[in-house]
Amino acid sequence: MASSKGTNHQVSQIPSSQGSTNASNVPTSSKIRKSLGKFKGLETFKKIRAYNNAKLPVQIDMEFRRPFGENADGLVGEIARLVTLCASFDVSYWRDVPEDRKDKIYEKLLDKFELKVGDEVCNDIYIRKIIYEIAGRRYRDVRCTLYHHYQSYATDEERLQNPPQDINANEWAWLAMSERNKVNRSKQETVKDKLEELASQSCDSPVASIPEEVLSSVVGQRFGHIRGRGCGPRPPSKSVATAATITGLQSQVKDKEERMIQMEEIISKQREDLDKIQEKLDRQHEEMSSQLNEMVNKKFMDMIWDLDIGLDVYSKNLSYGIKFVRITYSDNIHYK
DNA sequence: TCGCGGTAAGTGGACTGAGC
DNA sequence: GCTCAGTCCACTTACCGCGA
Repeated sequence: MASSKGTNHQVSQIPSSQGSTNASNVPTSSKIRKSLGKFKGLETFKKIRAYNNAKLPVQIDMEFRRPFGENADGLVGEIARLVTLCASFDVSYWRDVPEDRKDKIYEKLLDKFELKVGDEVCNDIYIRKIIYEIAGRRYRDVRCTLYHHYQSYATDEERLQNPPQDINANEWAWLAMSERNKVNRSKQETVKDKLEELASQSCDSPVASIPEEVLSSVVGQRFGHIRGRGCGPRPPSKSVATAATITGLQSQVKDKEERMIQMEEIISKQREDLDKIQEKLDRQHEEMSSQLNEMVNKKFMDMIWDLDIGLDVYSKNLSYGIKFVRITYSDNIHYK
């Protein structure tokens, strides 16, 4: 980082509304809004006056392609001021700024500075190129500042109602539209990246395997037109679309039929298996019932057998008792 | 087609002066 | 002393033309 960083701020700016380098237009302290950047050119102007309105000499280093020495900061500051004042901002890049605007900046610069390489005053295409490089960097900075200004408002309406002070409304409107388009473009790039990512995964993923499905999964579906136009699939011509539609539908019908046949075969086989299982279950049930009956019968017979023995004993006891009662009874009668 | 060099754009950070 | 806006620069990245 250069040790002289920031020293260029001593080169102040004449307010853009005045925009002239004439001495009568130098702002007085009472009229000036005290704000950084608003005095650009003032110090340079004072220096020029101190030189009896002569041009300020500036050394140019051809190797490092930059000014150096006493008035280098003044030169760079003046370039920045002229870029803000003269360069059009209704284009995206410095290279697109009209040549006449660039020439104007260069000529105004030569009104105040004497560009020297060594001891010789130089005004050739190489010097001009170096000046344009510096101007191009300042152009980017200005655009960067304008972009920050753009970001400070949420809606286009607010942005258009609050243009920066040093830029006219038309250029600001163009910039606002440009930035909006850039955002939209970046969204398209995002969709493109997602499409490529999903397309690369489509072999493994059963969800989205054809481009239309991939696109729909990324940008969503919308009737009437294809979303993501520019990066995504483009609508085919009418005849091609009709033929493609018929072919596609026929293919889909054929595919459905094949899948239905396969499903029916699977269902039929499953029914056969089910019948076999049912038959087996019936046989097992029959066998178990038979075994159960046999066991029940056997148990029943055992119980009957036990019951016969008991009845026999009971009947023997019963007849014995009756005999006893008769004897007793006859005895009692007898005794009576 | 690939690598190289030049050029320009984008970005982040350092620095400064003015205002509070 | 702190914050903010303006300015400048270094670095990275992207693009383009050219030659092998």
